[in-house]
Amino acid sequence: MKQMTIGRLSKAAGVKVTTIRYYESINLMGVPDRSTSGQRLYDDEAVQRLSFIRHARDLGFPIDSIRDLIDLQHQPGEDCAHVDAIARRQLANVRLKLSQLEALEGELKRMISACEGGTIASCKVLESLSDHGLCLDGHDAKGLSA
Amino acid sequence: MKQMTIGRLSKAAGVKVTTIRYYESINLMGVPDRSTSGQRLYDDEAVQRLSFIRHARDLGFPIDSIRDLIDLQHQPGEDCAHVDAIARRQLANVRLKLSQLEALEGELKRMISACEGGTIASCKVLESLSDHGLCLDGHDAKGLSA
DNA sequence: CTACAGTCTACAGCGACTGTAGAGGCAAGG
DNA sequence: CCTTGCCTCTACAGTCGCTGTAGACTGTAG
Repeated sequence: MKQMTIGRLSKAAGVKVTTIRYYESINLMGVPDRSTSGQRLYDDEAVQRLSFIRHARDLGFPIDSIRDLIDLQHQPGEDCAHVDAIARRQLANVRLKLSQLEALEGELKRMISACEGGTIASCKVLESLSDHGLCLDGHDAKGLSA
Repeated sequence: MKQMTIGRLSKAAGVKVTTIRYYESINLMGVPDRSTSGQRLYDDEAVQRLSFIRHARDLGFPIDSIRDLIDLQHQPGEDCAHVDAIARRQLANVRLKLSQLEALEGELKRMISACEGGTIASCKVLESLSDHGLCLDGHDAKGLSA
């Protein structure tokens, strides 16, 4: 299979059609060939590249880091220290979020287990939320909302 | 101190001025009084409410849930089951994210420790990212990027 | 030939803010 | 009184990584 449409690429790499077009619009995926009627045509290299992107996204790498990683891939003679640094930075980010989430989990658990039913007026959960300064002093939970 | 400007409220509750105005724009904070020159004036109740919001945000509650919690606060006679449900849902969200992040951490750690330096061409990190299907099959890491 | 799935562009929306621009307000020091 | 310098105002664009929508066109199977 030499050339494929965006739908086939989408299935091959496990990335939605709209997302592929989005990646093209931000220059993360290159500009593909077009059929005479204007449809995008991709080759196997595009599958490779898109799979790489998808895997990196699954691991939480931001788009900019992925761009860097792809650039680096095309300089095979270079030292891989830079790649390593990007991965380590990502690991550090993940660990930071982990520790923040663990703190949140602890507090939520504590809050919920304090609640013994009853009315709003006596609700320990709302009490905990109203009492400021109980926990997590100083740091916040940016990007952790759900 | 009966009335305070937005800057003082900001310090009192630990929420940025711009964020307070944003909360007002989405009707999370009520419409405050204004001085003759048009500056917002808040009272201690606003400090309470904003602190509550901040604490809930720190715990990752989405704005809509916080809105619900505030509504419930004003019905002290009701059963607190609803409050409990909101908190439990948030705890479930946090736990889901935790487990996803733990998986990410594991894979990143594995990737990085496989790297023994050298050139890009032999970089295990890039290899791991190129080999698809190694891990995390089927689920993705939405909202976990950093 | 007809139906239907796939593809196209362009733009708005999500969540929870943050940043910017340009204007006006207020209190303290000289 | 005037300046200095911070505070506040509004309105809107930008962040991140997409997702959803509208409306038109294309390709294919029956």
